[in-house]
Amino acid sequence: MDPVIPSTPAVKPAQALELWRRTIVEGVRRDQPDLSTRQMAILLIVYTQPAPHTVRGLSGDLNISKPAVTRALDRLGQLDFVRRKVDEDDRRSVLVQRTLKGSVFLADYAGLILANMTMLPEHNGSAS
Amino acid sequence: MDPVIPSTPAVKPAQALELWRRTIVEGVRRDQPDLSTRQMAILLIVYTQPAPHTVRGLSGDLNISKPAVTRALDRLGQLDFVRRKVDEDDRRSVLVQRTLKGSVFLADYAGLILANMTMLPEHNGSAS
DNA sequence: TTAATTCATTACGCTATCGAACCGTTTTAG
DNA sequence: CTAAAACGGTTCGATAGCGTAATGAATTAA
Repeated sequence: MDPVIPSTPAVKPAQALELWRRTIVEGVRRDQPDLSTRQMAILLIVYTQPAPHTVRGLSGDLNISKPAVTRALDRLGQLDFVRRKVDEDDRRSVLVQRTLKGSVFLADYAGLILANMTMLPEHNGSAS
Repeated sequence: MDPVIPSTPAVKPAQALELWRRTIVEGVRRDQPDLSTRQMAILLIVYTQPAPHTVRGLSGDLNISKPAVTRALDRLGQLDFVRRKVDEDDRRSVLVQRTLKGSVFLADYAGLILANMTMLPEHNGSAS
C-alpha cells in the first residue's frame, strides 16, 4: 500500500532546530541583552498580545510566581524595554506598557528570525 | 513606478514573533528546564552541527569565555543533556557528546516549533 | 629535559534570580 | 465603618551565573 502521494514535507524537525540555532546563536554572538527565557516570554507577550497586561495576568499566563514576574519586569524596565504604569481604574494594579526601545529590539529580533527562515522550503526569500 | 507585482509576503515580522512567543511561552508553561540562552545555544550547536565539539570551539563559536562554556556544560550535564569525554588523541581536550535524553528534549522542542509553524503561510500543515 | 604553550577547570567576588513568606495599599463585602 | 480579599512589591536565605585571574594537566618546542 502506501500509494505514492508526492507530499510536501513543509518543514522537518531538523530544519526547525536549525532555524532556532541560527537565530539564538546569532543573538548570543551579537552580545544582545542576555534575557532569560522567562524574560523573553514576558517581552513577547506584552508586545504581541492585546493590552492590558498585569503582573497577575502574566503570572497566570506563564504559570510562574508573581515575584518572578516582578523581577523580570525590573530587568526589562532597566533595559527600558517595558514601563510600569499604575492602573487609574484600580490603583492596586500595574499595567505593563511598551516602549520604543522594546519595539526596536523585537523588530530586530524578528528580522533575525526572518533572515534565517529564508532557507526553509517555501520561504526562500520569495517576498518582493 | 512601483508596478503592482503580486508578491507573496511569505512571513511577516509579526508572524515570526508570534511563532517565537507561542513556542517559548509553551516551554515556560510546561516547566521545561529553564535553560539560559547560552545553554540553549550550546545544546543546539552540539546537536545540529557535526562533531567534534570542544570547550574552546564552543567558546569561539559563541564569542563567550571558556569558563562560561564550562559552566553551561555543568548545567547541561546535570540534566544529562550532554556528556563530557576526554579526547584520547589529545588528553587536554574535552569532547562534548550527545545523550539520549538530550535528543528526546530537542525532538520535543522541534515538535513544539513545528506545531506553531503550521499557522504560517505555506506551512499550514501541508505535510502528508 | 626544561621551558613555553595549550586546554579545561577552579577560585574569587559580585550580581541576578529563585520560591516562600510577609507587608502596604486599595478595593470590595458585610 | 470595619473586615476580608486582591494586588503588587519587598525581604529572606539560598542557588546559579558572570568575567578575571590563577591552577593543573598534557603537549610541543628548544
